[in-house]
Amino acid sequence: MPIRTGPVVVPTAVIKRLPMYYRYLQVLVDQGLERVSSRELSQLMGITSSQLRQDLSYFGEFGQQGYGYKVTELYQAICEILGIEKQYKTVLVGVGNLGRALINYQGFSRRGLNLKGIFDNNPAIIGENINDFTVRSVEELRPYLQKEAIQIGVITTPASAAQKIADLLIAGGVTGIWNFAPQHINVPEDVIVENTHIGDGLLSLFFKMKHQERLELK
Amino acid sequence: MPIRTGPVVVPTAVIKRLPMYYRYLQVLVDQGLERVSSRELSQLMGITSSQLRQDLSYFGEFGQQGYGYKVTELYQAICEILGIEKQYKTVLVGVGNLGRALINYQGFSRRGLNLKGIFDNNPAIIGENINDFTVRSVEELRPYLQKEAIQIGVITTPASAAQKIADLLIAGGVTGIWNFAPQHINVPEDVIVENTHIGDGLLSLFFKMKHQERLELK
DNA sequence: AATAGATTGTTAAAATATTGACAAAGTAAG
DNA sequence: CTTACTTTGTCAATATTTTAACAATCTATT
Ligand SMILES: NC(=O)c1ccc[n+]([C@@H]2O[C@H](COP(=O)([O-])OP(=O)(O)OC[C@H]3O[C@@H](n4cnc5c(N)ncnc54)[C@H](O)[C@@H]3O)[C@@H](O)[C@H]2O)c1
Ligand SMILES: NC(=O)c1ccc[n+]([C@@H]2O[C@H](COP(=O)([O-])OP(=O)(O)OC[C@H]3O[C@@H](n4cnc5c(N)ncnc54)[C@H](O)[C@@H]3O)[C@@H](O)[C@H]2O)c1
Repeated sequence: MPIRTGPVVVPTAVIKRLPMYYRYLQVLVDQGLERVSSRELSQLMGITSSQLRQDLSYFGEFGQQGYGYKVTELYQAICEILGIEKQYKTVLVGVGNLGRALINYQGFSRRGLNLKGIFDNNPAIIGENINDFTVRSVEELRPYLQKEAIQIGVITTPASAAQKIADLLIAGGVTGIWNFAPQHINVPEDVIVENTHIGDGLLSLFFKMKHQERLELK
Repeated sequence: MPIRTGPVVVPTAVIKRLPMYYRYLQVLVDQGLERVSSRELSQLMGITSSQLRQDLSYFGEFGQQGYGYKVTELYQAICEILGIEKQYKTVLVGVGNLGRALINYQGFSRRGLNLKGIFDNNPAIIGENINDFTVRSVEELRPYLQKEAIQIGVITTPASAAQKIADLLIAGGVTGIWNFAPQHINVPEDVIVENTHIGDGLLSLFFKMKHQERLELK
């Protein structure tokens, strides 16, 4: 499912690499590096310089022949492409182990996540304070979403509750869902679901370790 | 980097889908479903039945013409392929927000993760008990790894400590690292690193929301 | 201002991945 | 036991992704 941005159709494979570009460029920005060539950056990232240049070319021309890329310019371009400057208003539902980790993580506000409220259905934790947020009851979720014009909902409830919460979020006007529950969520066409399956990484590691001795370049 | 399992070379794209097969089959097993066809399962998963059959064919023949697949058999086959039965001995380093979420998560022991010990360098939390584990000092890490013959290390420290911890793990004989820090880790050839960048999912969501109206099938 | 060297953006060739089609081989039911 | 139906595993066609190559164009230095 490639995406048309402006006049150009961008392949899915390219889109999947954008967050990686963001991560590596952020490091270079923090280091205060002024310029970088496609060869240097691609070596850091473990990809070919050809792929890096090809990927960027879908979005515009960001470099200069004979010079390379200005790090801050390229970083800002990637931020712009990703939509980081949009500051989407967000709620999180399910203040358990994972929910708390996300709420306390500073990296997300840097990425432009504007967390406005956190919700749970467990009376024992409603009212609790976590990193300046007070846990609200899911009963209040629906009206809260509309009052605050929330755009993104993060689901960190057990899988059994995920669809119900998604329905609530959508009814409240949310158009993007970041789902951590290992549960497929059905949504209308105009709502976007991004699933993050943390456990998948572990299984990939298992597989590679089991077949390690047989690892082979084709 | 395709992988040879037995006599056959398995494409990377197939390997990346294996954890998804695991997840969906686990649901069917839990539901007590006896049989499933490639058409049914692929529809659940949002892929083509052709791809499902093609993927499985790299590992053997698991179905029967005219019948489909026996759910438990296929599930066990996927578990076997992934190496879930291996029960790799594991430590976790960095008992912060994310570390605690992982330690408390039940899904990982089901996947065959055999967590043996958890470590941190913050005196304030060394000695604390979390889900039957006592937080140990990183000072004890190196000898512990060898004594217990640990195979996998999970890194949930800040990025700044990740390489140092990885070096320690490798020196102690670990051959698999599951890294959550947004930091590239250099390792010798025989050590496998699996990076899980939780934040990437958020950026993908941002991108898709920003370009939503332009979403387009090629 | 001229020249040597560097590096981009783009093209097209090569490599991978996905899909549709179908023979082979089973099931299920009379 | 036969027939109609289902569904697999595989093949090959199609589509997508990656890579190598290079003209164009900039930098840096004399
Ligand atoms: N913790 C991890 O490391 C981890 C890893 C991979 C996947 N996950 C997935 O993330 C999700 C959360 O995991 P967790 O470990 O934080 O679980 P958890 O049990 O610690 O937290 C779940 C929270 O959701 C709340 N909740 C339950 N039903 C609700 C409802 N209907 N409305 C609002 N809140 C509700 C609970 O009260 C609890 O606070 C699960 O789906 C889990 O499978 C977690
Ligand atoms: N929390 C999240 O939701 C989240 C999301 C994406 C990525 N991450 C990444 O995961 C990692 C952990 O995040 P967190 O939110 O749990 O951070 P955290 O600060 O809550 O926890 C880090 C823990 O590591 C310990 N530590 C620091 N240096 C150490 C060392 N040298 N040896 C042993 N322990 C050490 C600290 O004492 C602390 O307990 C970070 O790299 C972060 O970027 C976290």
